[in-house]
Amino acid sequence: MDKLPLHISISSDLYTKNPESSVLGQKIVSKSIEMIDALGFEDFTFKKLGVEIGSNESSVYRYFESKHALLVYLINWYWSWIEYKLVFSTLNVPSANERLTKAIFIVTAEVTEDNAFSYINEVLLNKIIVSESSKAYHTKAIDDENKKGYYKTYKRVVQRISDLVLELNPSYEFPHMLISTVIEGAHHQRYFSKHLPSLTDFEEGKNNIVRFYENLVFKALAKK
Amino acid sequence: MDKLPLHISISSDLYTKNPESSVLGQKIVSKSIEMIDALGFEDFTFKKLGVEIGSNESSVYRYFESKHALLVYLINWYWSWIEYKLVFSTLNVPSANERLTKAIFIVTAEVTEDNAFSYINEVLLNKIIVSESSKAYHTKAIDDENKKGYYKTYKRVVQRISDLVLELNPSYEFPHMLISTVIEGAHHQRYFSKHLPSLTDFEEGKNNIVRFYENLVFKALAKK
DNA sequence: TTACTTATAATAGTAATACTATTATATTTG
DNA sequence: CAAATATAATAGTATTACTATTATAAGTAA
Repeated sequence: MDKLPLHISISSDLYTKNPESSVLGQKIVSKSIEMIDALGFEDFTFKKLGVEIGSNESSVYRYFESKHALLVYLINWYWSWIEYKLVFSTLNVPSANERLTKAIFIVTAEVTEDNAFSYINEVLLNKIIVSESSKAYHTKAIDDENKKGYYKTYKRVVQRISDLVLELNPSYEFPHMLISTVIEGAHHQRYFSKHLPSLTDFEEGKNNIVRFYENLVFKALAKK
Repeated sequence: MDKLPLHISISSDLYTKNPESSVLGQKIVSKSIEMIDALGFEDFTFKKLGVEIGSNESSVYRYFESKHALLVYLINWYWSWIEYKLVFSTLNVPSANERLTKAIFIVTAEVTEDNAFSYINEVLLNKIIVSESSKAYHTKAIDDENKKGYYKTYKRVVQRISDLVLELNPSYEFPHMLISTVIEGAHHQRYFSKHLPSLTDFEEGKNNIVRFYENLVFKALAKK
């Protein structure tokens, strides 16, 4: 499934010029992923990116109006990709219980396999989501950006999984809170496990993050 | 309880000169809280702060070596304050169940009352924690800073509540994950409720955030 | 092939940021 | 009153996150 050369298309509101449309654009996206992962979002600049891709700062601005806009683009690409994985892995699975289990796995497990067909390294992109994505929406411009559709892919993923929750337990009061808590929580736990381990109960190779959230969700949904 | 003129002392590793030790220092702290809340952390600068407190940028640097350091100081002050509230509100409460309920309330409820005895506005500080605190630890310097004790107050709060969890259910596998998920999650839900409401099931005046996390925790801990 | 269009690169410049360093002037304390 | 300390003012720096302009290269249509 991961090996499909799937094509992810991103709303044109999220770029100035479509980076898919040229070799330079693709290099901007793939190199920026490597560099944001390596340097962190703060120390990443279009100037440094220009040097790495053998081009110029000003050329990067023709694709993205700011580095914030580039981060938002990457985040949307990521959630589109997750959405594909969700749809494929739950297709033709009759049991709602099993579909929800698969969905939880997709959003809480570490991404370890890169889809070699694309110029986007999903392993690094997942690391960026874990470490940097909260900076995209913790901004004073959030309300304007939300209106422009900057976060709609993420919201759609949450909605999809919330629908599975309601299928299993139609009277559950907090499906969106449950799923956004699981998604954001899993990212935090991955980050904490590496940097502030006393905030977690992470143990290498024991899948504790996935198991914890699976357990949390199914207990929350169980009817007494 | 909230009205006690309690004194919160902050480790000297978290400032260059103790802001409590002078009127200027106190003004720096109280005004920076107002300004970070109003402008957001990115647009807040020591220069603007200097103007507001009728002093100079360079004077602020004598108290905090950077605006990041100031944010870390505020975060630690906040968690020390929460720790006080936790200790007081669970003192002499015999039932472990009730103590955990109170603890969850303290970390998930909105802060609406300001302790007028202090120069720190806890309502605004809570808003800063919700909107800005993740920027403090999502930095490439996290490991160094963690070694220097920048996050120890927060870790202590998580540890305290995790201990309550284990008291109620000693065989529960993920007490730290559960509590850090609840705390971070509640902050996210408060933020989402204002800016990305479709990620929540927030309804004004229905206490859904507190109820959701209370429900989540007690169901997770229930033994079948 | 030429002319036109479009993409890219190079250069320069700007206001602001996040500081550092130095000196001058108050204020406190011994 | 002198000495020490705190604060304020001034200036300066490297870098950032851009914008604007021009030059050059490549692709395409007549």
